[in-house]
Amino acid sequence: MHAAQLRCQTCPVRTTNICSALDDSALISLEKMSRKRTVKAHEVIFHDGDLSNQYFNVKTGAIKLIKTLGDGRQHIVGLLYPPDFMGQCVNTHHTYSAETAIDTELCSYPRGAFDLFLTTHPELERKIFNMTLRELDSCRDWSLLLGRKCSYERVAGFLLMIAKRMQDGSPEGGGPGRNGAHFQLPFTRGEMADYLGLTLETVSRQFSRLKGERVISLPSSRVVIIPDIDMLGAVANVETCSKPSMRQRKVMLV
Amino acid sequence: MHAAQLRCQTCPVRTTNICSALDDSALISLEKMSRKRTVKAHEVIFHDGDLSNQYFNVKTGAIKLIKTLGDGRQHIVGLLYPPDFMGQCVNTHHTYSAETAIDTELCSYPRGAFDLFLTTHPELERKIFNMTLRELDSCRDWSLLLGRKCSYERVAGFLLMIAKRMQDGSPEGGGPGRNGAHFQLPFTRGEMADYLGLTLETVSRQFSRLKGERVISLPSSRVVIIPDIDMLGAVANVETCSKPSMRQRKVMLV
DNA sequence: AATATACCTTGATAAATGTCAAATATATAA
DNA sequence: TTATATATTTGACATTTATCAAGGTATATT
Repeated sequence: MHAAQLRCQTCPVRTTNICSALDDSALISLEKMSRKRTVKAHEVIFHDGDLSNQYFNVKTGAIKLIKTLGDGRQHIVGLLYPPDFMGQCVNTHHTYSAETAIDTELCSYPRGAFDLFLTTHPELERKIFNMTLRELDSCRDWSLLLGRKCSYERVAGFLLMIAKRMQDGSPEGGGPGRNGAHFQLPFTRGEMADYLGLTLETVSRQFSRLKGERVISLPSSRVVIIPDIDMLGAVANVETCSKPSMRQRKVMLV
Repeated sequence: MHAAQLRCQTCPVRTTNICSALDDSALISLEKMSRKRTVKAHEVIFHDGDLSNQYFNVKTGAIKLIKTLGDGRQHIVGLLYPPDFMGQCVNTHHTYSAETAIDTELCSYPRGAFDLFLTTHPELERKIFNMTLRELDSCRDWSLLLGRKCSYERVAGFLLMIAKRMQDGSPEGGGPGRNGAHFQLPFTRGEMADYLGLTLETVSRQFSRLKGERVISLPSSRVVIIPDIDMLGAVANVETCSKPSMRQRKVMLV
């Protein structure tokens, strides 16, 4: 029991993930059903269609949630970082695959036992509910990006998201989150393309364009420096771009 | 108290919406804080940025959740039908506008009182949590559609979604959901475009193409007949379409 | 019935993005 | 270090979708 407490005490997300909703004694009983797991980069945690029999806390690293079409096209429908929680689903089976983007440490719980635990710990359920709402919110933001933004704005939006994440702690090889932010990208151009609904070539071209217009600098292809994050934000959120239909809108704006 | 019970008894979504999680006595106290509201088509229920001070049950009709960019481009990030629940958000303010697509009946609750009620009714919270998970799921499905499907597939996907909804009850002017489904579309081509990340012209062209290839028939522009729903499903989910990047995938599929 | 209004369809053309291909850079392994 | 594989950039060209424009259809109003 004392040992159990010790394990969670060294957990990097103890105070931010779902466990932050629990007091010490509850944490100890939750810890008993947990299993630690280290996963190398680019490994599958579960497949689309698999029975969902575990939940996970992401302690370090990053995870891609991937949907694949019959002909092989694929799309990343979510990215999970510490202190995210993974595995909740409506049905008994997963509707996407989960794959590590970089080396990742997880903490897993068997679904049955965890669900039971939840019934006696409403504060934990509320915490997970709240994180789910946040996820829905960012999924809808992404929907706007995919539905109505041009490739230049999309890539800027992606970098902005990463930069903001640095800001909120968990630096993955980067400096400060505010102006002058620099970080190492944990994704290939192709992975970003799958997240942005583009091709890797288009992503690469927009990186070059952002560099050319001095919105970012690229000491190397995976290292990004953002001299002025507001400038990046402006590109991501308003930049003049003719792609989507604007005619009827102009009228509305009068 | 008796009168209160009577009101909810006639509610068309009593057994399917969040209230289905409650027993009669709990329902009566919830009913006390509720207010009935009828809204004509194309009216705003709340704006993006508004303080979120109410929750809603959708009793009849349909609601569009709309995000708008600075330059006027807009995107529908969600559609709500009976028996959906609306208004949950992470923050104190809404991050999208809600607008009726057709005449709609709502039942509203003041946020403070409802939140308090939730703390004493975990079964209700669980129900809402579950519906939120379902919404996240469909948002991710939509993300795949927006990120990786061509316009033909998108329009087919939209019609499939509507057809399936008919199937699950709540016919909005339509016949059976299974083969031979016919229904009246409650959306203009422009609204569908805003949902699908396309222009209204492209939506119109894909309607014509679906008609030309006998996947649907169109007695009039707003009335759709689906002779074979599996055929429509095939178009929505696999149809050969060259748009998104498939090169690296082909290797993976070997 | 005539007129007005909103919605829809279709064509011609332009712009954005995907596809294919080659060269270069970077990382990994021997 | 060199060799090898992988990732990235860039160019040329093809395709898809957006844009602009005109005409058609349906519905509501007078």
